[in-house]
Amino acid sequence: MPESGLFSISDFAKYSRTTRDTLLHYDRIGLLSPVSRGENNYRYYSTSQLAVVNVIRTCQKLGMTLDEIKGLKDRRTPELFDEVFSHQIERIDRKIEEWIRARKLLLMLQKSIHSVADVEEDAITIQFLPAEPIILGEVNDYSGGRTFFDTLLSFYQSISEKYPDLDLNYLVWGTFSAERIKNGDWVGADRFYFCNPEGHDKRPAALYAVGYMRGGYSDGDSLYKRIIEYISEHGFEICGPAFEEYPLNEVFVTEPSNYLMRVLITVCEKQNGELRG
Amino acid sequence: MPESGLFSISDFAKYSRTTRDTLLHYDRIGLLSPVSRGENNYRYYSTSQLAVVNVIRTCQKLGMTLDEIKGLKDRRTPELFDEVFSHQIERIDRKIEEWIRARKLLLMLQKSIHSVADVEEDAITIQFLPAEPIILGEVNDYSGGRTFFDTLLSFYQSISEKYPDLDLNYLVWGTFSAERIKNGDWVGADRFYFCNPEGHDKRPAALYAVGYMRGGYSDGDSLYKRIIEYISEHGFEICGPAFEEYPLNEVFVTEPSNYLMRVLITVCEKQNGELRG
DNA sequence: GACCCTCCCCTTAGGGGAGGGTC
DNA sequence: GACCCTCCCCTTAGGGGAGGGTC
Repeated sequence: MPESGLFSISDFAKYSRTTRDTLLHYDRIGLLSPVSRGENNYRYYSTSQLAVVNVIRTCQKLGMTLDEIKGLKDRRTPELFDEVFSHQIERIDRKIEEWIRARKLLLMLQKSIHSVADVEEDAITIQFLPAEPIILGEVNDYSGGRTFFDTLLSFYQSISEKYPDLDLNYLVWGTFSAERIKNGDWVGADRFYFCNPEGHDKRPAALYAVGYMRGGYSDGDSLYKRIIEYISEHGFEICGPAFEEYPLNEVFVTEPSNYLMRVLITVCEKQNGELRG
Repeated sequence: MPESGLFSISDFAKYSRTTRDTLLHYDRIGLLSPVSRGENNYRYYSTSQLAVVNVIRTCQKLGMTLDEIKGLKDRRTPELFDEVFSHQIERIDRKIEEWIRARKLLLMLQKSIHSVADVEEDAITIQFLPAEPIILGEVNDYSGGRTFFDTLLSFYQSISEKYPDLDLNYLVWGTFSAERIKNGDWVGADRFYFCNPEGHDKRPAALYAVGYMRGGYSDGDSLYKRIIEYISEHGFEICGPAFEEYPLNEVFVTEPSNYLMRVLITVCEKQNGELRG
């Protein structure tokens, strides 16, 4: 006890504000061993060893591992700490950035869920939509027997190179040219894209015909046909690219038949036949 | 290969942007097992299982454990994710706060190191110092055989209660009343304090006699005497509390003889003898 | 030759016993 | 009765073999 200047392990744990188990662990790994052992093999710690616990706990709080601390402990100087601290600050800054990115991803996914919470699945509407930032991939290459999965992989890879710090969000959507839509060719997107606030590209501000449907990745045929019919029946025509989106995909839903697909086709009011010649 | 819609484990790892080892691990813990095994016992994964990897990686990125993900995977719905995401955002916010606190602590310790980098150890100076935020403990209680370590422990405990989110920085310093300094009684501080930007108390803006000395926690006698001598020789007198600080303590330095002690004594210009009566 | 399989051991920072001795 | 000791097993998310079979 304090009288003799030595503490038993439990007293020492108390005064150093840690636990017996932790001290046993430090002894085991050779980070901090008691100054002496009694004849009964009891551990006895000195008051000056309280200081060592302070060093260890401080360094741990700063994000160092016990192994790093062990390497630092016996050669510590203010100058060395100054250096180590600068490195630690950089490490912490990187960690904070990582968590902030994860947070952004969460908010984006949550926003996406909310945006389709009370969608009318059968209604088709004509809406003017503002521009949305997206991350657009290269034009897909299906030549030489490259499969859908190959193009998807290429997309991921090129995006990872262009945006090395981006968290891929796995909501991969696709664009189609006006010509392909007019030709009824809507299998296999021209380009893939992510909806992402950090994107440098845009889904342009424009007038869109918008429709929704439940179903997996290759069930979109009837939705496209219904939208196209609606467009011509209401005095519009296709005059720009289409966007095929899956706000509810495999990430959120177990059954592909419950996926939620959204198609946006760029439209304009139809010109008079006379003017068109 | 893609032809049959089935991937070998290595192909599947490639298309799902993960590793073979990870997939083996997922199989072992029952998180994601191949849809079938060949007669050779080879694992075969289906294309739709790529989606499951996406779910897993997304959730992991969001800070969930594999166990949590396993519990979520088979009952996932947009509504459930919305809930889970809100919890995750809170968790992330707490983590970010922790790291920001650690960062503040680092900057503070670094500042403390820099502040004594080129101190002249023997010089005593009279300086007007601005107020510094500190966290001041209760008056120390040495009654009933309470040791120095008991008071230190009480200090830590009371501070932890008052500032539950504070990272203790282990630079514990002490105050002494003017009377005790005049009486030569400078062993065992009246109160302990931390130098900390979040503190609600102050080391007041005042004129101080400041001196430094190398040495352990109980070697301060000669420094106090030198400062007191300096004060009276230069036409000042003690008119307020003293602060005993260890900018370099056990945390930064191995040898107690290399600790750096700093003493600040509040002084005023000496009044004429006549006026003092 | 490249790919697959099943063991089996390893890593962080301790926590939680069991079984037996000590103040 | 409270405290101490030494094993020994457990946790996360895989990574890195060894030894042997398969495309």
